[in-house]
Amino acid sequence: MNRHDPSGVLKTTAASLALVDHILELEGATMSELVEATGLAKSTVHAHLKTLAEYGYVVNVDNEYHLGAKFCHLGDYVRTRKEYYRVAQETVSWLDSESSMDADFAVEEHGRIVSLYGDLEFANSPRFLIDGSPFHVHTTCSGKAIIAEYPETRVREIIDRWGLPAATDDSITTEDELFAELATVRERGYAENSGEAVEGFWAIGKAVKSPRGEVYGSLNLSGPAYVVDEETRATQVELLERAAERFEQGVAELYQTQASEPNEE
Amino acid sequence: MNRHDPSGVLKTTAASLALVDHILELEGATMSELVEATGLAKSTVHAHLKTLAEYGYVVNVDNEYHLGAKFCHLGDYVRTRKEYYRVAQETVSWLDSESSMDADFAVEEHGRIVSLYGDLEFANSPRFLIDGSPFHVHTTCSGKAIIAEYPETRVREIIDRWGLPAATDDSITTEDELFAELATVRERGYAENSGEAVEGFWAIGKAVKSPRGEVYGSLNLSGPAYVVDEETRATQVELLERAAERFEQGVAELYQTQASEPNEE
DNA sequence: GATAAATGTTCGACCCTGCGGAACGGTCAG
DNA sequence: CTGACCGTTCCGCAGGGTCGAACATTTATC
Repeated sequence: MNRHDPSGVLKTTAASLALVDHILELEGATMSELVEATGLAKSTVHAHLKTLAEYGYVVNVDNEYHLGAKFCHLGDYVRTRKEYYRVAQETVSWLDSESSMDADFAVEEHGRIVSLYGDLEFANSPRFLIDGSPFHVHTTCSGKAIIAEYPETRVREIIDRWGLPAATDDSITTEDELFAELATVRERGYAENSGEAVEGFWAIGKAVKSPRGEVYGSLNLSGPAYVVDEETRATQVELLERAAERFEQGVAELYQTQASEPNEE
Repeated sequence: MNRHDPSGVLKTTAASLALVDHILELEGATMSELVEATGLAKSTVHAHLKTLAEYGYVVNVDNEYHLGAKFCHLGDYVRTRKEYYRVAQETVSWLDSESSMDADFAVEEHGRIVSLYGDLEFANSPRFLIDGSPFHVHTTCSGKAIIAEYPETRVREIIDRWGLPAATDDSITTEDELFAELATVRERGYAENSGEAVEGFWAIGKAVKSPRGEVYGSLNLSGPAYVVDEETRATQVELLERAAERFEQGVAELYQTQASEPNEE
């Protein structure tokens, strides 16, 4: 699970949250499984579970602990928090219907890439949710599209924080490669991945920005590489660029009618 | 926030989770706001936030803390965990398209009612997510539909745990009223609410069960009372009952093709 | 440019509280 | 009846969470 620097984190809370990860990983776990997985005493696990249950994060059904529906509600809240997320959702479904590939909108958070909309089945598998190695900025095309717009200092901060672990054999693993790639992305206007995040997958991503240059996130198209030949790739790129325009115009209209600038509220 | 019995809960974890609630309630909070809201020392809040951030539960953008996208992912996972949830989702969208009202699927969890699908805008407001008073079993028609199928002892356990607080002036507030209502629900085959959960809202709910009698949850229709006259109410009830049949048949087919009984995995 | 207010971060000491181990009650299977 | 397992409670110990203060940074206001 790869925490980089445990200094200053509260061990009790960390233990509780680790328990959540374990339940996720085991896809529902019994108490003795959790005792074994964590190495803690039964009474300790019990106390953590009781606390998590009290807040609705964990439920116990038939002697098995599962994640609670609170995550659904909070997830829905997060997804609808910013108004431009709605524009993103509309753009994604448009893109999804127009394209033969899978559409997606992703943002950078804490130096990692998270997908907000999109029906990537594999993305729901517990392994990816916990480990999340395919969601580094340097392996995903969304990530490359986004950080290509960032100042170099911020990119370096992210690299320092998370490193450059490889997700596949084709992943970028050195700073030089990465900065060269980012220059290409800026020049070309979109980012491209050939199996760098997921073996055999081809993907393109384009950052969308506010008029002031703030990066909202990245619109993406992805799919198995063998289904897209050279010709269709060109049309997919075109589609992606039209989607980006749609999004930015949609956001512009949103904030124009409100006569206010986008803020973080 | 109404925790009933703080015995045995870990105060450190509880403080962290309470911080999440506060961020939710304030719709994004700055550090000093959180210090004021919790009454803790700044360094303590800082430690909690750092821990939560380490696990992706909160993010800091422009000196404001927000809930992280981890909730989206975990929420998606919870929503797709059980296979019959997919059937529920399909049934809800069918119901939504057929009906003029809002469709919804809810389950009982830990003695409270949680809505898994459905586009109730107000349900995403922070106030409801935290307080959740409209989501008690005795005020929602989903809740009444579900616990009407439970043995009396389990109903009493839930009442002991959460009490019978009123959500509106029309809410049920005594055990006698509740058990009389549940008898009516059983007899009639569905539950009905007239402003008991939300002022001015009319809603109906019907529990769906496995062949063995296990309650999966409740399908519901709801909407402003003034748009539904006596006649349309009858047609809505009919729609709801057809939806329940669709669901139960869909689940039956699901487990038949798998030649296995529904289990909790 | 200076001042003030805000955040992010660190440090040390007190003592609260989380932890482990054991023990008990309840349930289910053989 | 006997195990096996889960949930729960109790208690003593020491690990670590909490507070308060101090400092570095940034943003804002004059």
